[in-house]
Amino acid sequence: MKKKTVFKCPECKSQKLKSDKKKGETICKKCGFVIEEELIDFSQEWREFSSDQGDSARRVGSPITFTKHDQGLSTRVGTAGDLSKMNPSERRNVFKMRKWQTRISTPIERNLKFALAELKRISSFLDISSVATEEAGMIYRRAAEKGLVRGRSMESVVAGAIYAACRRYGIPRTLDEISNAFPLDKKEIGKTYRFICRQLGIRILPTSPQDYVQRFASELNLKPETVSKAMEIIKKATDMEITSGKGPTGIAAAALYVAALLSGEKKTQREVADVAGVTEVTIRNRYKELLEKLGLEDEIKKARDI
DNA sequence: AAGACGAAAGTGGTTGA
DNA sequence: TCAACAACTTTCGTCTT
Repeated sequence: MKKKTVFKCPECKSQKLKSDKKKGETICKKCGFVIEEELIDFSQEWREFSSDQGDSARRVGSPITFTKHDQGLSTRVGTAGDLSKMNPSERRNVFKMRKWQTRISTPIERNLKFALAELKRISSFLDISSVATEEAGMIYRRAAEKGLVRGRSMESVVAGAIYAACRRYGIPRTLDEISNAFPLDKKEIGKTYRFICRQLGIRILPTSPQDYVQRFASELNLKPETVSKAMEIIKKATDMEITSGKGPTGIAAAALYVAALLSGEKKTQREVADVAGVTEVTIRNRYKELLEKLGLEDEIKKARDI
């Protein structure tokens, strides 16, 4: 899945761009806006089909990355060159190293190649930043090395790794959204996610509702004031410890709903529920709690009268 | 007629014995 | 390993605007 990219400045829409290969930047000639584009194409040229072809297809050096099966470093113990100048014991060492190298690069690595390609595809589909993708790649690698992929589908582990990476970086992606990108259901992903987290000892911080507010709000076309209002509500609610144990998306949704009411930007529970991926009932429950515990009833009434 | 509200029953996951 | 439990969902009927 390769997106066709039309290079255009997001600031001034000018198509006159200047790319600086050394710096790895693309700059708009008109307004100077720095457009980050993938100037280095990781996907094609560095691919190896067999160890023989590898040497001819490979170029010098792509940056180190966990999203390639060999982390982007394709160093080989060489065959040509100064071997004859070595003394026998050195030479034996070189042979030993070569042997090990081919051994290492067969079983797990092959799986990694496919998995990481898949991972990148999904990441770009979900608009996940490259740091998080790297993280996901690393998680997958560790999982694969521990043999955790055995017995479950590769996709589910990839999905789990992505989800875990997102959680770690506080990038709000719900399980729903990730499962949409895969031919897998939510349950499956959740299960493998928990499994690999436990096995790898990854500390999972519960996501905070704030992480979701921004994104839900933009899907609902809410004003910035409403968003900050929602943030405020969540903060108060968190301080009063009425949010613990509750699903963060539900809280985010309810806070947005309340904030929308207060600022006269009325949204229906249905609308909010849909973008947040929860039901109206959940919103109602959280909403009720928020009103009670934060004493917002009066404010709501006031807003209604206007 | 649409949206808000609430009750009741069901689901999947966590926890503690 | 199993049962109790909390959060959340689904469904459906009623009230409000």
